[in-house]
Amino acid sequence: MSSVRYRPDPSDKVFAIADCNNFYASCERVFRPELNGKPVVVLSNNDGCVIARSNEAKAIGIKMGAPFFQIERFARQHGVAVLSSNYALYGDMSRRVMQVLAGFAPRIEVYSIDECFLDLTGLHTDLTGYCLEICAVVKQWTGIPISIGIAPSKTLAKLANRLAKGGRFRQCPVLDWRTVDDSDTVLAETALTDLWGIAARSQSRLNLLGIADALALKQSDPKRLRGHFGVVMERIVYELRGLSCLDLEDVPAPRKQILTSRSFGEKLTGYDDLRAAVTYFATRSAEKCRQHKLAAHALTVFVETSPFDTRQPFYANSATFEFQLPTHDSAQLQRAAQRGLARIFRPCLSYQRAGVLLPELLPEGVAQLSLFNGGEQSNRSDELMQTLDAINRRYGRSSIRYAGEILSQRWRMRQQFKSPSYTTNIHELLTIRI
DNA sequence: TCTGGGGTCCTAGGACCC
DNA sequence: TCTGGGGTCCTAGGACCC
Repeated sequence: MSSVRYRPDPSDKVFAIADCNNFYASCERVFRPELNGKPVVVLSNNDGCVIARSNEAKAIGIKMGAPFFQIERFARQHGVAVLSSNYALYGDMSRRVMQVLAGFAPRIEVYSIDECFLDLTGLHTDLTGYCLEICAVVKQWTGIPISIGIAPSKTLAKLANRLAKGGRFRQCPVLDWRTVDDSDTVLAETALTDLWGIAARSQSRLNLLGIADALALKQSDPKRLRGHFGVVMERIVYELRGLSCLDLEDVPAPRKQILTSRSFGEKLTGYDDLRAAVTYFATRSAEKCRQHKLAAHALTVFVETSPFDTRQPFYANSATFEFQLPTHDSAQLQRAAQRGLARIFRPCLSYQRAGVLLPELLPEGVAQLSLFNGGEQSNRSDELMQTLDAINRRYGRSSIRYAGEILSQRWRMRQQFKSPSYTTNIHELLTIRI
């Protein structure tokens, strides 16, 4: 399934990456046009910290990841619009953008909620003009502004996209790396951490080897870097030279794990509160599992106290159950999560976070039925799950729930500033008065 | 008082096998 | 005295991504 090559591909590939500008903030603005031109920030789950900023918010110095309580006053003083994250809205807007993009290239790879690679190889048109048209159509049809970077490798396309969003190329939302005359000068001005795949750790280690910028990295010996960093860094060197090592992955690889976890709205000490939370996490995990037509071989439940709390020792623990047969039955996963919790719960602690992980997934139906654990029971479970899913699809998530989930709601996230689900919930449609 | 959630890939090292 | 070598599988941890 993986299309990673270990040798660069000499053929004349052309990759583009389309990246939505300030995606979450842009989604909110589509339905709140009065926010255009104003600073907007979107907070993480639980209204914890800043995870998306409009250009105006960046300009007044609000940092990515800043804890909200630290910037709350500043935000008020500067008239910043503050919003809780609304993943139902962002997920649906993303789907629309990707659908439009798919009409412009023979192959696309949806890389993240707001990014998509396009294979433009062999399209003999004026690619900059073509991509400007893509930007215009996406904006008109979805309301979301995007930027596009074009290059012979994914790494350079990502860099071109970044340059189109800011710096000396920002006047145009499309940048074709192959048209940049002084590309080595640009690389010399590019910090290592601005490259795809290099973060602070690798930057420090590269600095120790005397490599300080993207140009120096491009000119380094790939084999030598492989010795120090492994194959990932070797590929980055080739990709900076315009030799593609990373193919477009237009067939999504099957999921390898499913995780549902949350920080709680308030710290929890009670066993019943935690039990309700992990029961819900198990149910959500089971739903995701069925949605992807997978089954879980095991379940891990974990709990954590806050690492920032100085009044009690940090406690984190997990318990894992293995199933005799792979399952995606909500009730079975709930029971495993509850039994696991009983094992790791310690009284007199304030818990901050918990979660359920399904670490080993198999395609559903692959598992052999054992001799004594036969088909009848499993068919009944499948029918029940299909009915539950159909009801919840039709009437909205959690319309029908297990009792174990609702025994406590104290763990629910804070979402003080959440916008309506304009596009996914009929009761929350935008109202326009004329 | 208040600090996100959900993923992937790679490597090293140990166990085990022939 | 001299004590194989290579393959595979698994796991934990590191690093990175958005």
